[in-house]
Amino acid sequence: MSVRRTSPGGEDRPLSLIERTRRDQLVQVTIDLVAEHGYAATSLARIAQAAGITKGAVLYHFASKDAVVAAAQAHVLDALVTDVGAAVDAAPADRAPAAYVRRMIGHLAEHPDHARMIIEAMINDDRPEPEARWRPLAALLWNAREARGLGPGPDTRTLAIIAGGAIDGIVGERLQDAGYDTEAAAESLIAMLESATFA
Amino acid sequence: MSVRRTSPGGEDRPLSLIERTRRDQLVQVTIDLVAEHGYAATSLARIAQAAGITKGAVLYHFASKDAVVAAAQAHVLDALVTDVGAAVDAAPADRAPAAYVRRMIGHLAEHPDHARMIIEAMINDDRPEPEARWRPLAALLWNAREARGLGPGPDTRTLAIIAGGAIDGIVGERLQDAGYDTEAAAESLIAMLESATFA
DNA sequence: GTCTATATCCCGATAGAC
DNA sequence: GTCTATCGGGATATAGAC
Repeated sequence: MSVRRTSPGGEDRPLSLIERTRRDQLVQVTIDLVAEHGYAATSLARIAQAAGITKGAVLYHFASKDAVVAAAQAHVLDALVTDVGAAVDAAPADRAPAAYVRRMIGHLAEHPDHARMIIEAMINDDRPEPEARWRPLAALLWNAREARGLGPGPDTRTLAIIAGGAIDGIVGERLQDAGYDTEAAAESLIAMLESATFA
Repeated sequence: MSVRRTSPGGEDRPLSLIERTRRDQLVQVTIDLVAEHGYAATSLARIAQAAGITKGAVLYHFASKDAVVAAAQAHVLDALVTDVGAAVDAAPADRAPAAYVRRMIGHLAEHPDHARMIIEAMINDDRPEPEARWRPLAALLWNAREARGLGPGPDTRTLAIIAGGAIDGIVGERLQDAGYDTEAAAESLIAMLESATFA
């Protein structure tokens, strides 16, 4: 039996160039299919067909269908955190929450297929880390207050949850109406958030 | 062939009491199963098993699986709009948005199984009315400004989208942490929303 | 290394016994 | 009115040819 890169052991030795290419292609078509038809309607057969190969070939490169979609989810999530993280790091502490909101909405508006995939991922994900969603933004809000020399203030957890949900709403609206002005919406949300944060 | 109440014609003649009971029971177990295991994992077999009958029996009372879940969705949606609608009607126009937010969060926090079902319904729903989600709240916001004699103001569509998303976020957090104080969160959101509305 | 063929399972739905 | 038995289809995954 040949070495499976997605073996249960999970050892991540280097992949050959052509295998790397195949995996990237499969991840890409999976993202497209989920974005277009949703998670439930994305079967192995459709992934294989979209990639121009057979089901068996797909399962040679990935151990299971779940492994394919997990790789696709990891890809879009990585792109998101890299982009947003860079924007946050480049902003002064008291404007970091604004940078977070602005870039998060910007990224998802620029990559609507990623947005659909991330939404479906959060829905299907069993055992989600409850805090993972709001903790980063809550930390930014806390630091922003500190940077302005303010004492204990509003509940940053709730503010982060409200802002996170609002971001989802704005991005979701953009998915249904490509003409929706997400930049204006982002600035409205930022104004509300900063007003509540520094109150 | 006996008369099928869910026949394509859709004539809604009165149902017998016992049939009414069976349908209610099936709707209830479907809500529970979707809330617990999600939409995709809720099969006819599981519905039948949870109700203590067989698949065939379920399909006697409903024309198809989709008809069962559609009935369950209609049930939770009806409960939501009735509850929220009454609260909105009982409030003065300039506090109607607050009443909407407060009761929406309250209702979904009090009925977490309904919340899960509604979320899954919105995800799976193909061809959603794009405006259906934010239009009602946007109208309330518009009327609230008018009630206070204010002229043209902020974009009520965006405010409604932000508030709607924030509601989802708060309710979602409650689903993962039963100890989360949704009432305090609701008041925070209302303060932010009214501040932006009457600015 | 990739594909064909197949195995196995579960899905929704139907037919007909009772 | 409810159940048993079964159908046809599509799903994931495996075995083995080449």
